[in-house]
Amino acid sequence: MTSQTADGGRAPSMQDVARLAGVSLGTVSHALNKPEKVSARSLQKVLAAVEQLGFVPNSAARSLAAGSSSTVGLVLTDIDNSLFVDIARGAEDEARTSGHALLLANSDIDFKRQESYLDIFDEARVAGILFTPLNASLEGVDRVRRHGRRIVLVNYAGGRQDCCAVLSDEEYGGYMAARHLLELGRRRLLFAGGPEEFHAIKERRNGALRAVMEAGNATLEIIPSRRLKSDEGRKIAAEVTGRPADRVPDGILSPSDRIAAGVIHELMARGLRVPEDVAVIGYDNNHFATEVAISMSTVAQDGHSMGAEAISLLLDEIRNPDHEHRVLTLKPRLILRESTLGPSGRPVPEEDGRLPLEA
Amino acid sequence: MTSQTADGGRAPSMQDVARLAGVSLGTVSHALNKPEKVSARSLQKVLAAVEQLGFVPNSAARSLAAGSSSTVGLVLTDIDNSLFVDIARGAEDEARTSGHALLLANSDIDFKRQESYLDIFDEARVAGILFTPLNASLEGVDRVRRHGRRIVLVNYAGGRQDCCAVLSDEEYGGYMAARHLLELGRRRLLFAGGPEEFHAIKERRNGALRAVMEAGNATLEIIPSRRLKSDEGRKIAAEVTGRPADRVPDGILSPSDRIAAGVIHELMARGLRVPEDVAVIGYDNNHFATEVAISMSTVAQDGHSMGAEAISLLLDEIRNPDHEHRVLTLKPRLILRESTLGPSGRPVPEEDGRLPLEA
DNA sequence: CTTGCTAATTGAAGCGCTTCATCTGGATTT
DNA sequence: AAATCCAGATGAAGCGCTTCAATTAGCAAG
Repeated sequence: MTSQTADGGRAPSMQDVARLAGVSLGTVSHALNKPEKVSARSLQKVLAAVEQLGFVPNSAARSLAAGSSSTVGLVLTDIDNSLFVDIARGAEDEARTSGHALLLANSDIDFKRQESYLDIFDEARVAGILFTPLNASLEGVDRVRRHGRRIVLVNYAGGRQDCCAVLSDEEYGGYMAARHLLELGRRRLLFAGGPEEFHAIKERRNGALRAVMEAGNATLEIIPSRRLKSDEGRKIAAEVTGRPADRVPDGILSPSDRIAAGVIHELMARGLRVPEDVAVIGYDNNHFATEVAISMSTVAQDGHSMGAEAISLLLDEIRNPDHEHRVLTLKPRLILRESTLGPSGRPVPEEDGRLPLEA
Repeated sequence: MTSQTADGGRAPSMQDVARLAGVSLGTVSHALNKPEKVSARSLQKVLAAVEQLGFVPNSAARSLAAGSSSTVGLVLTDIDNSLFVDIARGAEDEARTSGHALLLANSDIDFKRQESYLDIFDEARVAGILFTPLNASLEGVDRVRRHGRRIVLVNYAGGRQDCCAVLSDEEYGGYMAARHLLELGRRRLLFAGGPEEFHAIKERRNGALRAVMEAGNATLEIIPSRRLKSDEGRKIAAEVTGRPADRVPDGILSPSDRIAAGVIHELMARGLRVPEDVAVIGYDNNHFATEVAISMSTVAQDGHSMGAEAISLLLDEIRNPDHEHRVLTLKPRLILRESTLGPSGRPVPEEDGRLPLEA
């Protein structure tokens, strides 16, 4: 026989605790939830009984009676992208300080899963939901809000203004990246890779374009790709290095670190020096960005802050009766490493991997 | 009329559905849970009412009444290690086929968080828990099981036989890795990095040792490190390349892909050829293993299968009255890429990133 | 020794669902 | 035509908790 439930059969309830402690049900509830409302004597008796019985509150009953639970749900797009890992961590840290637990669900870039997890959190009557939506799919948001569920969008909002959101200024990120290359003296820039239908990527490209326009005497070539993986970067690098010397770009920016990694490795494999011949900068500051042959410059979106801020907005929406929806747009931040600065350039310090928020 | 936040204010309940459909509460419940027990007429009326009201079942009430919920919790050690991402995906896929939702919690290698999430799932009376425990901390398992909660250990079990577990044969993994290097003709092997107090790492080292002993005419040097990051790999590579030529290892195996990446990049930076001069193999088949300067050979633990098998064991424990606890030990599998085979060697196909289970 | 308060405690009324013992009515059997 | 049966439908009894109105205890003030 397995070491199943205690002697009685079912788990001890508050009623059992009350009986053992010699107080009423209500007193046990108070003792557990607002100890200051209960005499020291009662409190102690209750705690002793809880201990003795190994009582664990039933959160289903609690949620039912109280009308809502205290956990917060986070529906993630892609647990495999470390930006989302950072978001989850930021949210978790912030939620924890206010006594909320954070449960994660990974949609794995799958629309149906995303919707289904939204519903699960909805059915669980969670205190609120953080949601990093896929590109163009916000109908779940409406459905869930119609049930009174509070929801904060993270990383993408499809232009909505009618709920809280925490975004990153993608255009500015692209601008900074290009600007950096231009300031290094690079003039033949290449925007390497990325499916153009993604909003974020289009923005980044626009930003890069703006920087190049401002500079005047530079060009920006654009080579899209279907996916964001490193072999796309390798392909693009292979293509451009085959050209006559004066048409090889001297600065490459990529909308993902993965692609940038492919670019860097392929360039090196073909005998080009990074950054002397070609400077390369990625995007996202993925956790592997320092584990490339040459540590990679990149544009960091501060996922940790995004998660934390999103929780703050959510809590305000929960607690503050005259809450107003706000859209927070965080500025991304340049992280300069060897792939643009060379071995001399010391990487910007990273403070334990958590990037400070700019502005 | 839109099905806005119901007229009353609160979300519509089954009672509301029953009223609108003109049937009883019980019938609604049946219609929703076991449609075959209900006449087609009633079923249709109920579904229509559900639709019209925008009814969403309250899972707290359901869990309370039914005695347990249908979601499964997974407490992860480190969401940043792609092995755990694979485990989560495997678990999610398997859970989904049997109608269970999977909720994740990330302990971030923090003992207290781990325990707290275990409690949260416990309090939620989840159908069961999958748990990838930190090295030496299994007390939470006892606590939770004492409450009747079912739990399956994944990736580490601390030698327990009294509950289900899915493990990976670490010793064999180390053995295979070393064996592979030996078969390539390498004789001066180095086991690079890793804190020796981790069970898994000790095992991998033992396996490597066994392979070297068997070979007879080879040596295995061991250089531990405090962490598993890539800069440790760089340090170790820097050290060994400074030696007289006949004391530089010609084969390096590392207990983590991160360290191996550092080793590879530092070797290359110092002018050594990989794999011609030094063959390098990592461990875990992390998702970035192909995004290194030279794609990396590694030992793959099949995280996807581990997660899926763990769910199977859990479901058996839930459904099968005379369930017996089992410990499943999966064999890891060699993935050979350029860092040991050179450019000629074609990487083993990876089937969309999900590795087939061996034996 | 009342009176008047506040602080603690109590008990009951749900929260929204599942389930089970009952009940109903039409089809099948004899 | 009476007896039997059974798929369907019903309604009430909880599940374990929170909360609130009502009650009691405790104690300073009159």
